[in-house]
Amino acid sequence: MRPVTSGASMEARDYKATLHLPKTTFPMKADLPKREPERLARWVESGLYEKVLAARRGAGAPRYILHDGPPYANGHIHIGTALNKILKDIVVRSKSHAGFEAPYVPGWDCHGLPIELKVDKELGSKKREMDPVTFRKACREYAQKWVVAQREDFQRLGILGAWNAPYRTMDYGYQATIARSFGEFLAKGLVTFGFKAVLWCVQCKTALAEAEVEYEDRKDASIHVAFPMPVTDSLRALWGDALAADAELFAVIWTTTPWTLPANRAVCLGPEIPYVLASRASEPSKLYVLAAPLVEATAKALGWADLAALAGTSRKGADVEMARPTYRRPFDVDGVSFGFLLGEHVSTDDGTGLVHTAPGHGREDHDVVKRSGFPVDDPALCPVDPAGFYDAHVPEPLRGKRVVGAKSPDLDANRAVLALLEAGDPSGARLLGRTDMVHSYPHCWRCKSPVVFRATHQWFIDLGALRDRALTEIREKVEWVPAFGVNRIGAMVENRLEWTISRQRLWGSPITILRPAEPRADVEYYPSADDPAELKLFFDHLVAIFEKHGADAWWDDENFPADAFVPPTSKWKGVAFEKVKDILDVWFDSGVSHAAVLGTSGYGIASPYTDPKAPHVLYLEGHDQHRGWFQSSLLTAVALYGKAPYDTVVTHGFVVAGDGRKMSKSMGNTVEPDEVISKHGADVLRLWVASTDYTDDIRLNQEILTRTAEAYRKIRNTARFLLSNLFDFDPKASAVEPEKLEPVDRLLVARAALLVADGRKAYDRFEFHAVARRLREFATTDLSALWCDVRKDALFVLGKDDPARRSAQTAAYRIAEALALLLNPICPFTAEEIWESLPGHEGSLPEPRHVGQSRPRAAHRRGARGLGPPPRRPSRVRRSPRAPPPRRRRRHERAGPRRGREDRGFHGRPRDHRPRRDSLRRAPHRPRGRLPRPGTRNRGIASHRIGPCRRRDEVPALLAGEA
RNA sequence: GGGCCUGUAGCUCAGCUGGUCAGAGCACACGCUUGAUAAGCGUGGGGUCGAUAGUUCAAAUCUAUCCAGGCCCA
Repeated sequence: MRPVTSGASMEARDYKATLHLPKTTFPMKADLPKREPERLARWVESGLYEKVLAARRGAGAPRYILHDGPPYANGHIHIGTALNKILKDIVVRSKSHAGFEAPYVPGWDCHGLPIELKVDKELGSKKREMDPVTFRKACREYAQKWVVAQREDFQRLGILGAWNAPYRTMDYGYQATIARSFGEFLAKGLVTFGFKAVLWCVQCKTALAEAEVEYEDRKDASIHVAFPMPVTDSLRALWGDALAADAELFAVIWTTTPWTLPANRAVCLGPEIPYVLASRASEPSKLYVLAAPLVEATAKALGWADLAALAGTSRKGADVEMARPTYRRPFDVDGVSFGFLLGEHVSTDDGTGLVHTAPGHGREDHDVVKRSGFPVDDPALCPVDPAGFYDAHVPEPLRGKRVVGAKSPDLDANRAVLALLEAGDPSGARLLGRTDMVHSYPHCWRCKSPVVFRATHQWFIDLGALRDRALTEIREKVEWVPAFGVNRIGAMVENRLEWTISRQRLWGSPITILRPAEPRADVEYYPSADDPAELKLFFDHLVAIFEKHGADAWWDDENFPADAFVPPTSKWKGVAFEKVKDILDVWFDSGVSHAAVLGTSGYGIASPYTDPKAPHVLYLEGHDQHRGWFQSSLLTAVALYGKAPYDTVVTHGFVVAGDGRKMSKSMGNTVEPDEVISKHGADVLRLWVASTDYTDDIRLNQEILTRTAEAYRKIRNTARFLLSNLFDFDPKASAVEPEKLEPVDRLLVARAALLVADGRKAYDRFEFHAVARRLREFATTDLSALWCDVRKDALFVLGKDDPARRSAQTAAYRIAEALALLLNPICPFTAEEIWESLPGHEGSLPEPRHVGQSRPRAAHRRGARGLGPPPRRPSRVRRSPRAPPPRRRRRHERAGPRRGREDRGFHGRPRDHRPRRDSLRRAPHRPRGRLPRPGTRNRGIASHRIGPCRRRDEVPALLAGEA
């Protein structure tokens, strides 16, 4: 090595000029907050997204579809939405790198109550004079305002997608799809009509959504009531001698809403809860059925110090129910009682363990009655009119009393009920005791008066017919990442009876059903499943109207009266109809996005349901969507196509504060995406996302951000070192053949190739944090601490064309390329900056470099050979008995580098490249050639980080094939 | 209260079907360098693996209970 010596050594030469010191325009300071937007503008201007898609399509690449779950359009994005979109972009970009055509059509959920309430508030009193169509217009404008704002927020994160052609659930075409899908449900006979208890304000005479109630303390009567039970032979068999011949038997219930007693239809028992007979010493002939753990509490509540359980009378609820006991319900007018039912909702936390059940006034009550096979659509089950007054289904003395908000005590239903009980109800029901109790109670957000549960007519989707198919799909066909997702959604789907799809609101898609203005014998509703031909006629006609005028037409009685929706050729033409004015649950809207977005070509994506190439479909959302979108999409897709809408579902946790607690404004521990972006830049935010194990909750605070920014700087600076030594390097002219590389260069290029190979596998498995981690470790350990340090001498000092220097440059070039490619899905701004700074490169990433290197379906099909990314942390997955066991990942499949003593083999420092100058002649500071000393940590790279991990004969292939 | 899940160094994560130190990177401390310099290199100190009890010759790893936290439901 003859770097700077020459005959001119006698002169005081400026040796510095003979060195090839690093030179680059790639700045050390990223200045991301300022420079990212500039690059972003270029992406948009050049149509990068469209170009990449077109290139893939032209190459006949297989398609991989990440279908976007629509965020709600009513505010700026928060850190959770940012996380979700970044994860999606990492998927889309990495799939594109892997050679897929990976379109991404972002969407927004635009209908629904929060927007309606907001607009309502903004309009104030003006709303009263407003017709529905105008009000809906205001809602549409409000939603659109936030669609635009969020689009900007998302784009700033570097998300590539069809931002010019997103989907919105309020698009006319989308609304038409919603209507058409609803028609399919009707046609298949899945839509039913019945009673269901909803929150109801008797002042406003309207149903309320959960979001419209406020909880406030309220004082109510807390009463224990005994219902007389006939003593039957089967009960004697159950309790034996404890039931004396002259015994009077009572079921004791507890309630804080006495006014619901006339609507009582059943008493619920917990199947596993032990029940006993209890009696007072003063009245031994009266026997009370109580849950064993609650005898004491009941005695205390009633002030009955002498109440005690009879020994040996403990029987499980399930066994009590087996004896088919009956009771006389209070204020019985029509004799309809469903007796004792078993319900898992019964607890021993309070009350008596016997639950007064009024299906007209409680959701659980409704469900348990329905589950037990009793009818729940009888108006008598809810003897309360819209204004809160008892109707004729109660005994005379109660009629006309008001259940809440009575103007005078005489009108108060609770008082009247208590008075009747005290006076001795003919049924024999007895008031055992009452106290006053202050508890949290729902109130109407508008008029502040207490609300009630009241059964009203609602539309349902009956899930009975869909459930088994849905369960089969999610348990056998769909891949869940992490695997325990299947347990979650499985349990929920299994326990769901029905889906209430109607809402008494304005801003949404209508339940497109007509009913005769006057009741008729020949038609109750139009259309209906009974007449498929008419149904098809109706929906074809309707969809055409919606596509042109939007769902607004349904409310536009002037231009589109009910008759306008009766097709000219319908046999009912001429019959006077009126429209059902309920809207569909918004979960139905977003639930049919697979039909609206993937099912047509309207958004530029061919349907996975009709496309013979059957693209792989991925859904990626927060794990709260097991109850939400994953489920509504599943149920609609099973109804529409008989299959799940997704092949793979990836879920992520929630962003929480540094201490693991939830973020909340009031706690002051929130982090806003724009704050991170303006301080650190989107790439740092993205690196944070990629660095975390998102299957769990994801922590974030300033310290974590600082750490992430440091990691970013390390990767960036290392890349800068590589780039800065390529200023005189032309890959075409001066690159050294792989097999002629200096050993250390060859080693590092091989390591980089391995990094890329392992990184791709990790991307395939959605294990982005493995990529981020390895990238960082590679930059720190392999490059910065070893290669850069060792090779800087050759790079700076040797002659320009010295083969050793060219060898090092070739390595730097290859490694920088590998870094850029691997980094691109995570930090696209920086990756492209690196890419551009490489001599001979221009244009944007991702480049179509890796087409065909990863097969789409094989990689994700369960059961296929080489399949599937086993879920993370398989050892901690608790398997449901029905779920197939997650396959363990074998050693060779894991993404990380192998470690262990056998890897600690690299001792050498390249010969012939010893530094000449004094300053470079310092003693080697790494413990080269030494084995790790026992008992000390040894961070020497040479000793354990760089191992010849592959057999020698593999290396040339790696060198030739990759990066 | 119920369902599902999580808990390894200050931070982010590895630790395979129980068996050689409980590991990495960063941060921190000390030292070096000043030709990657608002950079770079080396060395070192940090953990009773959330707690307890159990199974086992052996537990971060299996079981039970408890504690803490998250999502969904009540």
